[in-house]
Amino acid sequence: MKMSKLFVQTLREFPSDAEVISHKMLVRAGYIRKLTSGVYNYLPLMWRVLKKVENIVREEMDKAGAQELLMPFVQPKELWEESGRWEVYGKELMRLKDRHNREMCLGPTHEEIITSIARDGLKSYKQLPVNLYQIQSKFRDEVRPRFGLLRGREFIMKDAYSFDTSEEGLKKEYENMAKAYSRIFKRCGLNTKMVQSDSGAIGGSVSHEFMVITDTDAGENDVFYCDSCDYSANSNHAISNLPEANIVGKYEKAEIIDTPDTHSIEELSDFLKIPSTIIVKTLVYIVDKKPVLALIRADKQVEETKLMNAVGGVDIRIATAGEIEEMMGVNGFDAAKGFIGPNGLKEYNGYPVTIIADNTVKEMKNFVIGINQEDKHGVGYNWGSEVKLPEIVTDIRLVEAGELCPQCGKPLKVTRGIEVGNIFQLGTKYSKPMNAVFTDVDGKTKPYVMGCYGIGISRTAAAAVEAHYDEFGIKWPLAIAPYHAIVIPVSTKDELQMKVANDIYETLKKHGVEVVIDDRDERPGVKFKDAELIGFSYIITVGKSINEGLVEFKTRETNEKSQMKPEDAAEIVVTAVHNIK
RNA sequence: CGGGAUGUAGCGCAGCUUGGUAGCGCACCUCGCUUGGGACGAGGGGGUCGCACGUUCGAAUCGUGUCAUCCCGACCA
Repeated sequence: MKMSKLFVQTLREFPSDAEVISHKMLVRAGYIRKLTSGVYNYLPLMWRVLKKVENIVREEMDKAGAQELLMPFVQPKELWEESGRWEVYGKELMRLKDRHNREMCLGPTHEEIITSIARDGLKSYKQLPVNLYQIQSKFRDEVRPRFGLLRGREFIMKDAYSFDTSEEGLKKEYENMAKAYSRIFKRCGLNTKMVQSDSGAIGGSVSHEFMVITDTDAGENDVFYCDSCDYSANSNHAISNLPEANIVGKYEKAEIIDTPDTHSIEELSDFLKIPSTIIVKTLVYIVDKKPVLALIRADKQVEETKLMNAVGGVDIRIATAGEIEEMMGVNGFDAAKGFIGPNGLKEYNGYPVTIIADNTVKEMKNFVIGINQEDKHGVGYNWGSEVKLPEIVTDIRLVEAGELCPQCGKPLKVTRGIEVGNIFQLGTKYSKPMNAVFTDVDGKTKPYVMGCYGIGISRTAAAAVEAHYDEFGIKWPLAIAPYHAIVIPVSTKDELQMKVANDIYETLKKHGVEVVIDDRDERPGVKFKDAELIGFSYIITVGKSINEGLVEFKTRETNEKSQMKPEDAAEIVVTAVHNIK
């Protein structure tokens, strides 16, 4: 490809609306342009990268025994009603109506469609197991798209779905996919960590996420991990053991005391001169419109996903001050935030109040707790006497770095991660309600045991930029670079330079190298800047030293430069390209 | 959805306070000059100033409304 004809417009400056590295770089280097919020044009350079990522995914999926197909982007409401998700999925599901007023949606994921395909085609255990996948644009009407390709509304995803006759079969396929994923991300030049995670709206029991750990701020997930063993988990799923703490209060008898203006835990513990580990904190949440009280040891935070799962909801938020006031009124109290407690709160918004206690409060004794009276707290309280231990006591606690690994007891560490893939064991979550069954050996019909496996293709490409860049631009891993190399004649007017540059260009092309020659009548600085910004893996410069028979060879990954003969430079590139796998 | 901000040429911005019919840098086109790190000179093209209504002789500028975009929080590949 001639640079003069390559469709690319590099910018002198970073776009003002971009925040993270990959977004800044991809726009400035001419890979993407935003069309509207969360929706991007993939320009020719970007499309080349995406196709390479896709092909790696495709090769590894095929090698792992999966079969590719393609499902529609527009889906009918009826299937989503069968699975029960038309109601549950929420506003991210982009709903629309056709000319006959029939309700449709843009596919955010394809469990419903694939399940309907399977139940039509997979009737016998003899046909199982099967793993089907597709690579396609998805649309999720995110509340707040951001970070360029890392969180768009429209994005490219590989989604795979497996169908097995048994849990054992599913587990085997799950392992198989986990291995394929590791190979895929490795080939894309990414270091990933496979971490335990919550299964969220997709559902199912066991799930893991593949996180890219970078030193940029682009990661949106906190990953807790242990250096001493293999434990790692997303913060929404991580568990830990707590170091010893003082959980027995100094109070000898239960009483109500004045605690004026102690609206926060800090103020309360300062006022009473006690550690926050003997205070039970009560937080008010609204889960799917229903009131939920969360009780937790006051030095710890609630993990909202865990709390939501404990209640069995799909949407959670902390209650507003107004809602809290209303709830107090309904139940005959008049206390504000800071003085709330579980005693006496019965109902709100037409629903009974659900109370969930975190494991941390169970062993606490003679503790301090809100009693729904302004400027007062109960002290020396105990479960079973002054206050009832809630029926549900479970883990709703957000892990913090330094707490102890649940597997080996060493302190946990935390890091930010970009989620590029995930795998779920769905079980019969979709096959059962959608009546997707096969006939087993014993002649009985049974629902498929399903798994699903996603990879964000466009996100993976963006994550690769987050992991490979420097002050000059992108440093693509060779396997996903839009072009492997660029040949730069310093002066297009110099006949010898042009001839040698062209020779190298032709040689590389002949050997299957994807190469660009910068034939533009630009000053050298412009060509170097562009080459580095765009991120060609190898940069071969033909300049004055060609009079001594030498060219300059630069490896973008390391920025190492050296002088060598043209044929040697070509040789290095050809060998490197042939060694991609 | 809660909080904050911004909409002026493809990109980055000024002008708005104090209303007078739009400007700078980059990019683009032509000519010259230049060719190892985003040169220089001369000339040129491109914007109904997000949109609507209002105030005014006159609105990018003032007012009201509206739409869009971005940032911080809660959700996800």
